Amino acid sequence: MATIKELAAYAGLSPSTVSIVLGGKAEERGIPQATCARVLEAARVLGYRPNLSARRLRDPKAGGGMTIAVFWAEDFRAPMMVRFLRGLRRAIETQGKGAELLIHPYTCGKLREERSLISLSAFNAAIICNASAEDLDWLEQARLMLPVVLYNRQSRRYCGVQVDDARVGALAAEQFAAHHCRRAAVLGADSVFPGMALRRERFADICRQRGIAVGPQLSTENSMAGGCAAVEALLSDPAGRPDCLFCDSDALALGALRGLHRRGIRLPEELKIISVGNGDREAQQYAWPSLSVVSIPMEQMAVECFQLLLRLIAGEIAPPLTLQMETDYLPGESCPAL
Amino acid sequence: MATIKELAAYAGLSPSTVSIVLGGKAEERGIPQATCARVLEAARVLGYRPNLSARRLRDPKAGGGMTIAVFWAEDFRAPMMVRFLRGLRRAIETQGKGAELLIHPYTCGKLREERSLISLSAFNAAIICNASAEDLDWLEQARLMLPVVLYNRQSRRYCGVQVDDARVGALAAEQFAAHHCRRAAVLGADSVFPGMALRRERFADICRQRGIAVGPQLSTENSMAGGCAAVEALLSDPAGRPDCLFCDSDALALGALRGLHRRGIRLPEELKIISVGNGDREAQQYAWPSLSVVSIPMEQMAVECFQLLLRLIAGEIAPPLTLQMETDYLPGESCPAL
DNA sequence: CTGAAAGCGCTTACAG
DNA sequence: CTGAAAGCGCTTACAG
Repeated sequence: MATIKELAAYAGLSPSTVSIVLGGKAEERGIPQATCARVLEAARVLGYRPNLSARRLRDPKAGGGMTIAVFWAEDFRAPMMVRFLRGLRRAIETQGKGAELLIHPYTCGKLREERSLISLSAFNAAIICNASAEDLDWLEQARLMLPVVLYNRQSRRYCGVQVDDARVGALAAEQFAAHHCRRAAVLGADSVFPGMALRRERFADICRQRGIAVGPQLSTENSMAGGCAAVEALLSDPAGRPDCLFCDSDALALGALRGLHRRGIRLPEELKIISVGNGDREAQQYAWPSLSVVSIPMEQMAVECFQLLLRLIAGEIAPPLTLQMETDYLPGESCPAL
Repeated sequence: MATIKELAAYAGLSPSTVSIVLGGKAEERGIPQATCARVLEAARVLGYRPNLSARRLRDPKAGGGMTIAVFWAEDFRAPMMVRFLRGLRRAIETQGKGAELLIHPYTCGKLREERSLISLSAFNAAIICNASAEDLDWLEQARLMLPVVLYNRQSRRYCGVQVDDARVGALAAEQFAAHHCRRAAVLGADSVFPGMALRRERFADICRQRGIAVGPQLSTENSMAGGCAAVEALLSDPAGRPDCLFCDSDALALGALRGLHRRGIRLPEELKIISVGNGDREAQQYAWPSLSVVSIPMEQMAVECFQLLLRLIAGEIAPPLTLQMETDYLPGESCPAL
C-alpha cells in the first residue's frame, strides 16, 4: 500500500504538497494545475489509498463516536436483522453521541475465525447475534477483552439480552386452551438454540396441563418453503388432524398459510395458528388471515443491548448480566382475540 | 476522552505499562496484580476508551481492507436493504481482500447533512442508495472527492448502477396484453424518483398501444397498509373495474392481495397483478396467490456497485459511468405464464 | 518488573 | 508556491 511519502518521492514533491492536493485543497492553497496533475498521476500509478486510521488520528472530529460491530450469522432470516438494526439505530440516535455501525456477517459456528473479536483494534464493542452452541463454547473460553453483549443468548461470562422463552411457549398454549383446542401441532425450525427448545417444551407442558393433546412436532428448514412443505405432513397424521398449530417463526407460519390455502383448509375455523413473531410486523398483519403472534420485542432488545454496552464500557456494570425481556401476545385473525 | 498518557499520570505509571495491561498482556509480561488493579481503576475512573485509529495505525494487520459506507435512506423498505447487503457481501467475499461494511442510515433529502461524505476520513468509498431529487442536486454540486457509486440513480458526475426502468414498465404491460386484459390500473408509491416515473409512463404507453385502457393511477404510502387501503378506491372506480393491476413494489402488491381477499375478488380470474419485485423473493413466491413480478436484480446490482467502486479506486474508470441492468419477468399465480 | 523512545501515515501551522 | 517539522494515541522493541 503506497503512502503519501512514496507518492511524494515519485512525484518529486514534498509530502505536504501531496497531502494538500489529495485533500482537495489545491485551489485554496494556490497549487498550480501542473503540480496537481503530477500528484494525481502518482496516486494512480502507485495505487494510492489513504490510510483512514492516520487521517482520523489527526482529525479527532472525523473519528466520531465509537464503532459498534454487529455480528450477524448469515444464515439467519433477514427480516430479523432489519428489525434489530432499526432498534439499534434508534438507541444510537437517542443517546445523541453518534456511533458507527459495522456489520459483520459470520458463519454460524465459525465465530472463532473472526480475528477482529480478539484484535481490539477493529471496533470499540460488539453485539453478537445468533451464536450457535459451538460459538458460545468458544466465547466462554476465549474471554474476550472487548465489551460484548449477546443477543438472545445466555452466558457465564458475558452480558446478554434475552427474551423470556418459557413465557413465549406458555402464552401460545394458553390462547389455544382458551379457544378449547383439543389437539396441537408444532412447526419448528431445524437449527435449535436452547431458548427455542425451551419455548417448545413449555408449550407442550402447558398444552398437556390444559388437556390439549400434543400431536406431531415437525422440524424443517426455517423458511416459508419449509413451512409450506410441512403442511402435507401435518394434515396426513394418522392420529388425526390438529386443530391448532404453534410455529417457531413467522416465516414458517406464512409458508404454512400458503400450504393450507392450497389444501382448502378454512382458517381459523379448522385450524388456529400462533407463531413466534420474529419477522416483519406488517407482513404478519397483512397476511391472509393475519397472523396471531407471540411477539419477540427485537427492536427493544436491540436498544437494551446498546444500553448494556454503554454501561459496560463505562464500567458501571460487569459481566455476566443477562436482561430478561417480556413478550406479548398480539392476536390476529389466525387465532382471534376472545 | 482520556488517553493512555493520562491514565499513566493518574496511576503513577508509564504509558508503556498501562498499554500492556490494557492490551491484556499483563500476565505474559509479568506485571503484578496490584499494578493491573491500579491501571484498571484509572481506566474506570477516567472513563478510558481506546482510540481505535491510533491502534490501527500501529497495527497494519488490524486495519484490514477498506471500509465501504452504505448510505441507506431510513424510510425505504427494509427487505430491499437486506437484498442489497446480501449481494454486497457476496461481492466482497468473492473479491477476497475483505472490506468493512459501514451502515449509514440517513434521512431522505438530508444527505447534505452527512459530514462524513465530505471529511474523507470516515471511509474509503461510499454507495449511496435511494437518493431523492434533492439529495441528487446536492451531490451534483458538492463534487465529492470520495469514490462514490449511486444505486439506481443517474448522475452527471458520479458513477451509478441502474435498472432498465423503461423495460420494467414495458414487460408488465406486455404480459397483460398477452392475457387480453382490457383495463389497467396502477398502484404507485408516494415518493417517486425519476426511474419510477419512467416505469409507469412506459407501462401506460405500451398498454395504450396494445389497446388496454389505463384507468385509475393511485398513489399511496409504499407499504402493505397503503396497498390494502387502496383496494377500495380501485374497486369503486365509476368508469369500471380494472382487470389488471401494476404495482410499484411488492409491499403494495401484498397489501392489495389482502384487501382483495377481503372483498372476495377471485385472483387471477377477476384481476391479474404484476408487481415491481423489489422485496423478498420468498415472500413473493409464498403469497396467495404467488406474485408475478418484474424482478429488480438488487443483489446483482449491489455486486456491480462494488465492482464499480473498486475500478474507480484503482483509477481504471472515471465518473460518470452508469451501468444498465436488465430485468426479467418472473411469472407467478397472480398473472400466470401462458 | 517498568520506562524512555521510536514510529505507524497523515495534516496543518509555520517558515521561506 | 513548496517544504521541514510537529504531533495525533498507541504499541513494541529495547534498555535497565
